[in-house]
Amino acid sequence: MHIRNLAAADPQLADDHSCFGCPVRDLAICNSLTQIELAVFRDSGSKRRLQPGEPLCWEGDEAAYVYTVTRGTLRLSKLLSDGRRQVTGFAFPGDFLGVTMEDEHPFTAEAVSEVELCQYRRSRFDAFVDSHPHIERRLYSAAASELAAARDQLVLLGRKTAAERLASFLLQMTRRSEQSPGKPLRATLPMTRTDIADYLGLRIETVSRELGMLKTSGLVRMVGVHELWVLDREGLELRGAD
Amino acid sequence: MHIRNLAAADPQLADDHSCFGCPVRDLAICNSLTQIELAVFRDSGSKRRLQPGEPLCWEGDEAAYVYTVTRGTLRLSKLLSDGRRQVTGFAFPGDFLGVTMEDEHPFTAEAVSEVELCQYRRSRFDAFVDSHPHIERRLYSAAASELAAARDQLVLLGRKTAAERLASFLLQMTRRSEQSPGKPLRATLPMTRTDIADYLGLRIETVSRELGMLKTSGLVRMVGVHELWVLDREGLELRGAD
DNA sequence: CGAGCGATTGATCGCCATCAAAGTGGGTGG
DNA sequence: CCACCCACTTTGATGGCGATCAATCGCTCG
Repeated sequence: MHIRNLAAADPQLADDHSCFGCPVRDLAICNSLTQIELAVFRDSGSKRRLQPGEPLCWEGDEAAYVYTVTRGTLRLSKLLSDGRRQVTGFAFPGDFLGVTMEDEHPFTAEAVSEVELCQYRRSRFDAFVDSHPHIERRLYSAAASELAAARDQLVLLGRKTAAERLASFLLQMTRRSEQSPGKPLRATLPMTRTDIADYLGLRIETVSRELGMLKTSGLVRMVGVHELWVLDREGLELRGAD
Repeated sequence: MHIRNLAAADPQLADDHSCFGCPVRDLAICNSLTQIELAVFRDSGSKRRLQPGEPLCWEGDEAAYVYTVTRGTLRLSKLLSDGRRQVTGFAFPGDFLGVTMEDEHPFTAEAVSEVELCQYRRSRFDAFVDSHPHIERRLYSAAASELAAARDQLVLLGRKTAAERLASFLLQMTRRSEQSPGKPLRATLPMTRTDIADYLGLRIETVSRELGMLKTSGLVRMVGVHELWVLDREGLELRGAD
């Protein structure tokens, strides 16, 4: 077999990219870099694209890379030995994947929609962090906010009813969905009902049923399967407990 | 009222302390400090003691201090508006309390047993971290391991049965309990059944019943209410799923 | 038009919560 | 020292929420 241009041969390796005009320029870890630092940083990474359903990494595999999501949604999940699945979170544009001190990925990450990421070798990333201490602060901040989200999810899974879980989830999703001023609050749900169920510790039938309840109560309205309008925000917040 | 010696008047403020001979010297955040740094750090903190049941801080209150646990066990919990409680974790000697970027405590912390902590004003602690960047790394590491633990708990709460939750919990507690070589694996359970139930997303009756099952199966044996011997570790691990 | 997958809706089951009562053990005061 | 109390734990009986099993719907794609 001939040795050929790797970037052309491997669809995972897209062409080099510029950070200027990056859609998550203000959100991501890299926003704490100066222009000069950014140029160095950029050159150590590459772009990567995933199709819906395509895995980025598997729980337990060696964590050779860290990533910043620039487009699309990923599903982060852990499995029990018998196949039961818990979705521990979703990753959206601007999110950093790589908060761990272990050598192994703490979860499986799979594309829910079409996804684009910036990818950096972990070894190089660590070296870069070592020489730019203020990035460490940014990483710590990312870890702390992931931790806060995880604790809220502990309360949801440990103590909320199915109806409360769904209401909380939908409100959470409105915060990560684009809104148009003057229009009703929206939530984009790129994931399947199975993903939602595995995130909320429920079965898909329950998710479907509770969603039905919210619809007949006039609190929300589905526009297709993946877009939802919140017609009564207060009512939904009331059902979310907290 | 007379102004008197504050340290004597306020039982929370114990006398100044030395870090040498500290029981968690090797575990805690401070273990990444040189002797000189440590001397500076120590002088900015004070010791604090809590009686069983006594609160250290309340969820939502201003987080004016950070702490390192030197003795005893704390219960970390969050409440829903109607009083349902989720214990998000326990803190043991060596653990650091203060991983957050918010101004408010992310949970209520209460002493389970008699507790001793080292206490630092958050403002001073932050300043110290600023001038000692390698501490930031240590903090990040603490956040990452808390995050990993929280994700495991998400799987437990979202997907495990009552029996599996209890088995996982007991095995987890053996890791934080002192062991004597040659003797059976032990777990010290300083917290009440209510605390365990609120940690595992169950009710106390269920905890008690499942514990009964493990006893009659010959997997464990209770020695008093707060100490447990693991008679069949493999059997217990089997019941913990994962 | 038919295959196939995801979502919805309906019927029944089972795990764990709830309600109830008895047991245990540590601390206090007589 | 013992009787009593109170909080915590254990054990028993019943019920409900969400899981499971099953059938249908609806959309996309070949």
